[in-house]
Amino acid sequence: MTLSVTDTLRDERVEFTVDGDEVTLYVCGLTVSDDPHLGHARLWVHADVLHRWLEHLGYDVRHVENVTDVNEKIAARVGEREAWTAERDVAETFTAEIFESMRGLNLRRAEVYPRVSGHVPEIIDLVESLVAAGYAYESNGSVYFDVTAFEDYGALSNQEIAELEAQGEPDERAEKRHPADFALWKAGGVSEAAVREHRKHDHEGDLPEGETWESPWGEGRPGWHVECSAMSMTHLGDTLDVHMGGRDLVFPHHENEIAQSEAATGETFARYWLHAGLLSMEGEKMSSSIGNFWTVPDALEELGVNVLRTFYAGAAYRSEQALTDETIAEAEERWDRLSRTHDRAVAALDSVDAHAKASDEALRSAVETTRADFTAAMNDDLNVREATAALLELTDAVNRHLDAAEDTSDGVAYDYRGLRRAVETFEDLGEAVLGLRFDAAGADAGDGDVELAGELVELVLELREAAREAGEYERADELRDALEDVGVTVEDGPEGPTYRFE
RNA sequence: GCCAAGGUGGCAGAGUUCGGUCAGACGCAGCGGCCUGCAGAGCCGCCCAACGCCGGUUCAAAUCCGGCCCUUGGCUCCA
Repeated sequence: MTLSVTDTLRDERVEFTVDGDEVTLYVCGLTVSDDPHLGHARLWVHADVLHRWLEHLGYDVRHVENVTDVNEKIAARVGEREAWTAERDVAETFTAEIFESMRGLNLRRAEVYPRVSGHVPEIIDLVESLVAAGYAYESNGSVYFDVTAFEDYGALSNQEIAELEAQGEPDERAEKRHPADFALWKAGGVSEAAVREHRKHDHEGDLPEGETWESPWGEGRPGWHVECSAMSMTHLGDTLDVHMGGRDLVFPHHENEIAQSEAATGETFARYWLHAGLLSMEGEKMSSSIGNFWTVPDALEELGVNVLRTFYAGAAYRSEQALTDETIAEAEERWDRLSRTHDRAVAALDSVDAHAKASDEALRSAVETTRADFTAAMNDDLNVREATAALLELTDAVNRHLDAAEDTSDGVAYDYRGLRRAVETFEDLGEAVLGLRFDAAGADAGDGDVELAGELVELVLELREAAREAGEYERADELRDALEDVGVTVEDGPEGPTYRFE
């Protein structure tokens, strides 16, 4: 059973194969001009799950994700805050936020997070080689890619060059030979028009022009698509295995990347193109420019990493996904169910009753079924919803076993091996592959204070038990409600009450 | 206008690559039962109910082909 993925260029499901055991993965990262939002996080999480699944399959994953820190939108915000005196100040602010968000989302680290500002020489080299090879031409200090010179232009997005509308601003159109030609290098600084378009505040004084660099064509800035080609080829070589990005980047961004990369090297740029569907909110895509977004730090604060990742695991990477109160609620329920069952099984394993030699064939076969189903689902184009469903089906078997084991009149009889295999399955697949953190359910509350909080909760529960034994249920319910108000859920069971921090 | 991705039950969302094993995945919501002082969790059971529309191919179509309608995305910075 091997992994298959949906490749945009070939427009079909294809078997995933590489020579050797190393996979190079390039994720089209974002432009650091604003807070990262849940749409960005969706791509991140799916790329992360791919990364984790490839590791699970035994591959050594070389993951590179760019940070575009040179862009008109970034330059346009200079002056908006006191500390933002230059383009790079704005970029640094949001770059730091991205890394913090990524940590919060429990993403595997990439090997390199290259920035445009650190790769201008490589970009200039690439542009020079394209000019030398006849694929690009200089015009008034800018350099444009000649789309008519590249035979396969339009293959990724099925565009006909003749149909393409002019790209870019009117004043630069005059510099182009064909309206679909795109800029590799732009003379001068950021235009006044661009700054005004992307401004989010009334600016006092001079308009920012952004950073510029010396080049063979004079002072200027890199074009809008070359950075990904230059950076991915610098760090991963002329041909990379997987190029992943949002579906909204297929055209023109990725189309142009293919053109400029393959024109320069004569080699296939990316062997597999994976595109993640967009996250919609109220019927349209979540987007910084539309303003209908929820930032990653805010969502992490409100929902926690596990609910967020369970939410993302609720839809295949290539589908669109809707963010609504209901879909979030569903994710919360799914995560709670997984987490509760996992914790319950761990508690059983830790209990003194776990030595019993019971054997539950239904549980043991459910574990094997789950592992097989999970693997099949993931290999089937990373079907994370079905994979999650497999884990959820295991919760049935685990709970059934625990219910039965705890119900015996002559002592508790757990199937120690079966339970251990079940817990390992939750952890090998849920944690290592889906990136969930069962251990973090309580730790979300804080750090060393958790222990003290637990002791205090137990103190209250002792008081409540005393009230219950005395038949003072009103008092007992008051205590339970009071705990609920501070985020502690109390559940009574045959072994006494248990509690969870929510 | 051009290109792309989609339209499956009350919601959400698999299944379409390779037509039959698929129409009722998993979950949420709803109903009943067990358990419980109650609640929650858990377990058991149940109701209801969908393949956008129209044709075509086939013994057989959610799946293939054609046409149409609609939604979203792209064609301008965008994950």
